[in-house]
Amino acid sequence: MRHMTTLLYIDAVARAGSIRKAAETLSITSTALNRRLLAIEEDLGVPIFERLPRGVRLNSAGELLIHHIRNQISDMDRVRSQIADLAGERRGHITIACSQALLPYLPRQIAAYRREHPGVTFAVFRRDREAAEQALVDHTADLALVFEPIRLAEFQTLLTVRQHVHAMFSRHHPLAARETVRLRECLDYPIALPTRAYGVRHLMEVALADSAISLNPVVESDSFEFLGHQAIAEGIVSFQIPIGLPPGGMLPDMVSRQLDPRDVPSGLIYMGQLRGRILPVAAAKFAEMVQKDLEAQYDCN
Amino acid sequence: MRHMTTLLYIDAVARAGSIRKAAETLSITSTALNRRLLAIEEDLGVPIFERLPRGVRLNSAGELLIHHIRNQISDMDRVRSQIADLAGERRGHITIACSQALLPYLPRQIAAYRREHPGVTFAVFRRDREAAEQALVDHTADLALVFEPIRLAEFQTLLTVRQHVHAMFSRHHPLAARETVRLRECLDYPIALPTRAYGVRHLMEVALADSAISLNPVVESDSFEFLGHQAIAEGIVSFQIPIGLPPGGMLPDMVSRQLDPRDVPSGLIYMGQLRGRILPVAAAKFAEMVQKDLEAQYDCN
DNA sequence: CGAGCCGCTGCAGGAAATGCAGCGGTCAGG
DNA sequence: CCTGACCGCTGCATTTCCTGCAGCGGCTCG
Repeated sequence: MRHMTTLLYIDAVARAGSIRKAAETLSITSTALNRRLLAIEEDLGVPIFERLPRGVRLNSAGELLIHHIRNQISDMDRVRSQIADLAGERRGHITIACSQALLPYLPRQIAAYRREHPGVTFAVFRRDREAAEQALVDHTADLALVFEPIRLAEFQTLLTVRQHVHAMFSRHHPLAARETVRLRECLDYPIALPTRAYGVRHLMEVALADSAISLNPVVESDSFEFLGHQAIAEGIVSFQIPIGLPPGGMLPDMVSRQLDPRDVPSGLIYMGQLRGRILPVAAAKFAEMVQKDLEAQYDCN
Repeated sequence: MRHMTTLLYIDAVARAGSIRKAAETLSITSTALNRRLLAIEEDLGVPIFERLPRGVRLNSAGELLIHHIRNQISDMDRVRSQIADLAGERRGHITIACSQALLPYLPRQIAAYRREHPGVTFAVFRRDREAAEQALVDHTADLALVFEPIRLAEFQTLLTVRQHVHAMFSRHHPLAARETVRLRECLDYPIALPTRAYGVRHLMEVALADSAISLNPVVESDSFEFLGHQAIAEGIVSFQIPIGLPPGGMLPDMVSRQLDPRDVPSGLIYMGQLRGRILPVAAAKFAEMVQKDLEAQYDCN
């Protein structure tokens, strides 16, 4: 797309924060890039970037413009994918920002989709619940899948999935004999918890906010994979939501039991997109497929 | 704006229906234009125009693309006007499609607006109620002001103004003594009517649809100005809505009296824009001003 | 059946974008 | 205090791309 190189250049500079850095990622000289910026600013009659000693930063006019540019870029992508669709071939690229808990789930869906549309490529980025929404806003993601998102201003919900917190431990653990477990029972044992940035921890903290009980994890981590291994290795208890537990179990010997809903309320996974945006065909179809799958497996609305 | 010349070229070709014609209006050679089209089609991997013996026409991929292009063009205009606004100077160009009846009203508003923002220019096109909506769709108008529009699919209403039909005649006419007049009384005299394309005529036809009375104008015209002159010159009766009657009266010696609402229902003037579009700052502010003015003078909602 | 359009192409001249080398400025760390 | 690193920006030579001219073949209409 020759006619939008300038737009892509501006976007790159805005992201890189410096002309020379952006030029490097774009495989051109800083001269050329600099000249294009000056040309645009002359066209507009107004500077777009403020020059700092260590680079450049968008000024308010630039903020206005970059919004337009990013919209235009992704809108053009959409049109291209619609046109490709018209020609019979489904092509495209889908970028997804998702909570860590969703990482075990997505690959199966992507594989299923790519079996039918091998021309479609994917990029999946692990983003916490705040960063995921930001990724939608700055167009680094088409779709977001987030557990217990923080604010939903620019977030247009496509689907929500209710998830109860589960305790996970070795199948030799005393609690493994139970169908469901009470939170109190878990706290009789050493526990491993995700950090406060995660929805699971957040739900548990909220549940105990008014009580005298406090969570004293012996191990804390930002990785559920690590927590799972830790739970098995040390024979302690950790927590996760069902979608984060692959069908065969995350690890051999691991079992999970639902926490009694009286103790810890259930949370919601949100699938969503940038408010007001029209998704490319491929992304929309993929979202549709994920939605059907989730609705078949879980409690959705 | 160097980076969108190609887009403007494609738009011009789509409108002109032929490369050579478009090239002429763009003051370039058909060669250059042709090459741009071929380049775009190669980029896209798909033709966007089908070649006919007498020119070119958009194919379905082209229809998809031209929508995107026209959105981008006007969106860019909006961004430019926002940036200009940021710099303190309100600049821009506003195009308005309006019913004939509004033509006497608009100049005062435009004059008032231009007193405060001399940098803003206007283009006003007289369009019947069907063509006005079309003008919004193909981006030849930012705003439309229509009396009794036909369909409102792509039309996003900003304001409606209720208008009663008035009879207009010389102040020497016998009916001039009355406060309001009945339609029946008017029909005792020779009448001059607008053609069926106009809302005033439409309302009157509908009002009489179930009755035995029929409208038999001695003069019919598509010009309210002409009808006014005719009414005075021949001493007969014609019809118009209040907004079409300038404060001092359209002509010396002309008076108007409201038709009894029992006889002819009132109609609505719609001010609107293309659904979903974000107007340039200038157009939005102008619409706001018109809205305030109309709300102060008439019955709006 | 020829006149008039049409879209398209080879070729040459010209305009615009690019890259190289280098300038002046700011900042961090020794 | 100074030195090296990084920044944006500019003069100049080169290359790349775009444009315009002339002309081709195809089609329609009178």
